[in-house]
Amino acid sequence: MSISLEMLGDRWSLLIIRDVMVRGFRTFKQFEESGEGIATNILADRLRKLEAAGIITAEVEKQDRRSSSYRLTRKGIDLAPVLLELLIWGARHEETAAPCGLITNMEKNRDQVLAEVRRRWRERDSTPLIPRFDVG
Amino acid sequence: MSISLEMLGDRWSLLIIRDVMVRGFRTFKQFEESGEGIATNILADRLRKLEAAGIITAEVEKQDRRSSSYRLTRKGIDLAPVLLELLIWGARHEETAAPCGLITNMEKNRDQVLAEVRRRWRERDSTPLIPRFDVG
DNA sequence: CATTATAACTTGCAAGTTGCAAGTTACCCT
DNA sequence: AGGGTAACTTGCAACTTGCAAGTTATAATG
Repeated sequence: MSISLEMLGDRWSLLIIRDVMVRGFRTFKQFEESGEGIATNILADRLRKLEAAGIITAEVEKQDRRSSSYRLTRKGIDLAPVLLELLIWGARHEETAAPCGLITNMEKNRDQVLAEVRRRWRERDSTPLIPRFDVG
Repeated sequence: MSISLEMLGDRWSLLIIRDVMVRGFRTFKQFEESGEGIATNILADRLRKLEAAGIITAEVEKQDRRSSSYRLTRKGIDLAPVLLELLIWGARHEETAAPCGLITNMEKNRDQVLAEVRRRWRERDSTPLIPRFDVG
């Protein structure tokens, strides 16, 4: 846990991972403009550290060589359960903008939500995740 | 998630919560001497913030009025799944001191581990947690 | 081909946060 | 009364963050 937190214990790392994982962000620009308000120097630093830690990979786009494409590694996608539990906790205990019923459903369907997140990763599907859960 | 991380996104908060939750720490002294090496000013600050956020409570001991007893609130104990997932992730992907089989078992018995953590909280049992899982 | 635009950074600097060591205060123990 | 201990607080240097303004390499446009 201590080791995990040495890497992830800051205000931004997990948010970046979430944005790659469920919002399908791939480029520096997308993170920069995401509205969370991260400074570009910090963003560059976190991307570098996450890459060094083997959580994401960076790859230059063939179509446009200015732009990099960030993706999660296996190690990165394995953080999905942590993020999901953090989301559920926040929704339950803090005032949140997210629709409440949606979260309740996520909680009931943890496994399906995680399966969908992993499928998207495997298939390099980067459409934003709005999980369907056929409840029950 | 962003809201959760505003509170928990630092190097120490989750470690403190873990120590209360599974190691049964109750006093400032215990945290200070835990070996993680947190500075006393930071520790005091984090305890204050966690209390302000409603995650822990502080109560003066009747037996010894110098000493405070920190405990988790409901909101605090609800972080158990986050901590467990973080532990599992760390064990799987980082070199760790923790015995590997123990973690594998935890993973198979998430629900039992969580149930035990919650029982300990309800019953104010502060013996260090070495979870028994009657596998299968 | 020259100009303008864009992506992904880097740099400089002020402001905030952290870590360490050394107090301080209230209480307990003999 | 005197010494010890728990839980802080304070001062200060070092590190980290946030903001604004560059810089570089590539792409798009006239």
